[in-house]
Amino acid sequence: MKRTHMCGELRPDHVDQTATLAGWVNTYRDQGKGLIFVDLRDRDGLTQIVFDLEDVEPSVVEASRALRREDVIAVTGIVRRREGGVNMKLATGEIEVMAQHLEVLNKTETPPILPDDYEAEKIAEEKRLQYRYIDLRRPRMQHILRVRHRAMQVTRQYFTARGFMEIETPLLIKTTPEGARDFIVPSRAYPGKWYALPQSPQIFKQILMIGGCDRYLQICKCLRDEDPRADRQAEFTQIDLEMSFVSRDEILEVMGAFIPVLFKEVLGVDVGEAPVIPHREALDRWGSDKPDLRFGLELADISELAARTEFGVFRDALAKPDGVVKAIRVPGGAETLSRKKIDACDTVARAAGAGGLPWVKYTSEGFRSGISKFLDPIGADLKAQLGVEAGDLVFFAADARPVANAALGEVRLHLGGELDLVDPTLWKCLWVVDFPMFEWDSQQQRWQSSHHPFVMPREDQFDLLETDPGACVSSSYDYVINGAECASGSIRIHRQEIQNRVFQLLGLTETEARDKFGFLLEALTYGAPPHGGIAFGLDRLIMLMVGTTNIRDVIAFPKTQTGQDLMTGAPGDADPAQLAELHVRNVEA
RNA sequence: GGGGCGGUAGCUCAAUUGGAUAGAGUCCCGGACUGUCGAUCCGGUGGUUGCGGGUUCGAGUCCCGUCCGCCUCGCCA
Repeated sequence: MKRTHMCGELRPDHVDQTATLAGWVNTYRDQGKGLIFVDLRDRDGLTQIVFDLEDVEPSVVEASRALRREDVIAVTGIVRRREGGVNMKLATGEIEVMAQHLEVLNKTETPPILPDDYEAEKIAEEKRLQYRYIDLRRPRMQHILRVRHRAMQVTRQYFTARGFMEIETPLLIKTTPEGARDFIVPSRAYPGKWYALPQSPQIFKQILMIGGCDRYLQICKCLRDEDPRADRQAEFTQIDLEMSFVSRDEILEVMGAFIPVLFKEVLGVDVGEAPVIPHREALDRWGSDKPDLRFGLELADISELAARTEFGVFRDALAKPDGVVKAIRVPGGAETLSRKKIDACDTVARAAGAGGLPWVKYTSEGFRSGISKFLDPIGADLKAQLGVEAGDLVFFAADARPVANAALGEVRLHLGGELDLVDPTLWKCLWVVDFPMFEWDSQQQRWQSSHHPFVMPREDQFDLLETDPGACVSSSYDYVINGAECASGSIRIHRQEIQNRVFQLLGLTETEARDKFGFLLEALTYGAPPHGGIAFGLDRLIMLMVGTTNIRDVIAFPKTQTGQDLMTGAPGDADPAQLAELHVRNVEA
């Protein structure tokens, strides 16, 4: 029996044709002596099969009566319009296949879980991961895999059309300092030596530019031995890109145009243009370096007004270095925010480092409750600056700028969810640019790269490398969709002299630098072109496209939060002989 | 490494203050039913309460340890 159609394929046009379908028994409905219905499933959809037991061979009667969910079968029969009425829930709901022949390809044991979207939300994820091969049969999982495939296909098309070449880089590389913890692999041939698995192909793609490849693309696995999260996995996939002889703005143009094409081709939606917003502005306006622009509630700086009050919290904050008082106006919040909800916001603010979350309501009688008594001297000006209207509520954060921004940023996101302000059909993208080059690591008492050590400072910032590293702005950029960081990149350093200055600033001695990155430093001296690039997080993009917050949903064979694969049992023991060959042995912890 | 929640039938869950034979739905097994479509109806099988210790006349329930899953802080250039 050779398959002629997929299970989502047959329509009224096919009526009277003979079709052979193959797949899994999704459900069976035994109507008694005369009639059995089977919904047959493959990755394409469901088709109703009818067995008229008075009209088929005895062997088919017997076999069809024994069918159970998830048995694997092939069926041949005549396509016809349904006698029992159309099933609007199915794409094939207007037709059914009147079975003539049935071949049971494989009976199943009673399945521990069923691949049913209706049930799946209730089934423990542990079970779904253990029996991944059953879970993957679900329409939802098949849809996700198809979206992922399609996204990869569109990616390759888009960048190929723009002169990018897909080039593979090695998985067995040399361990690098800084960044995430490496996975390491023992070398059999060199006792005591180790490979590392790449955290990203960063250096290799730069070397490819130096190697004259001009435009590089790779959809590649990256491995970072850090604890996972709901949106993070030790093993994940990047769309990795690099270009030669381009400015930052040219990169933003090519990469920024990619996302609308991707979403249009895969989902058929328009995501619009991405505005370019400086890092500092993103923090000041939304309290985040990856702001969700699908709703308002922007932060306002009311420091000047706050200075005219006698409120101790405000005055203390303003006395701090870079102290500010900032506010969020919540339209209608005086009604929509109960005391309990306000307290929840307070908890959010405190978790973000704020000492508290002062608030005030504005009614037809002016500012009331909360800290209203302190606001008398500035009431009118505050109302004017924030555009306060009757029924609004205003939250305040008073602290050093980073703390106040972070706290109100978190409160803003919390309110976005609490007040249901996010339109789920909206897509809001933006570029965040002008990140600081370095962050001060107070524990280790040294500067660290905000991004990575190969990021070029912005052209006008070179002098600051020595005079004021903390103020030095980099050439890097992030791409943000709906509040999720989806890509990150920069112009790279292509001259050894600048690279050395950055290494020096990071506290890498010349010897260390030569040991760790000697090949790169050397390569930079032999005609390295100006270049830059970016990497998109494929898993994150797919999560957005299919509407899940669980990265494991978009990976065919994901790992748990403790790094186990519940299906295969990895990581597992290794044979002592295997270990001996690798010059490795287990030690007691 | 820290914090929180959870682990009871194949699956999803319940079980009062520590108290009698650990229940229900579903799956599965058997039966009924000729137009169902999350089929329905009747009957039945099914338990190392994650694992190991402890307290107690008595532990699913309390205590200690441990394993596993999820969320989260640290971490993730």
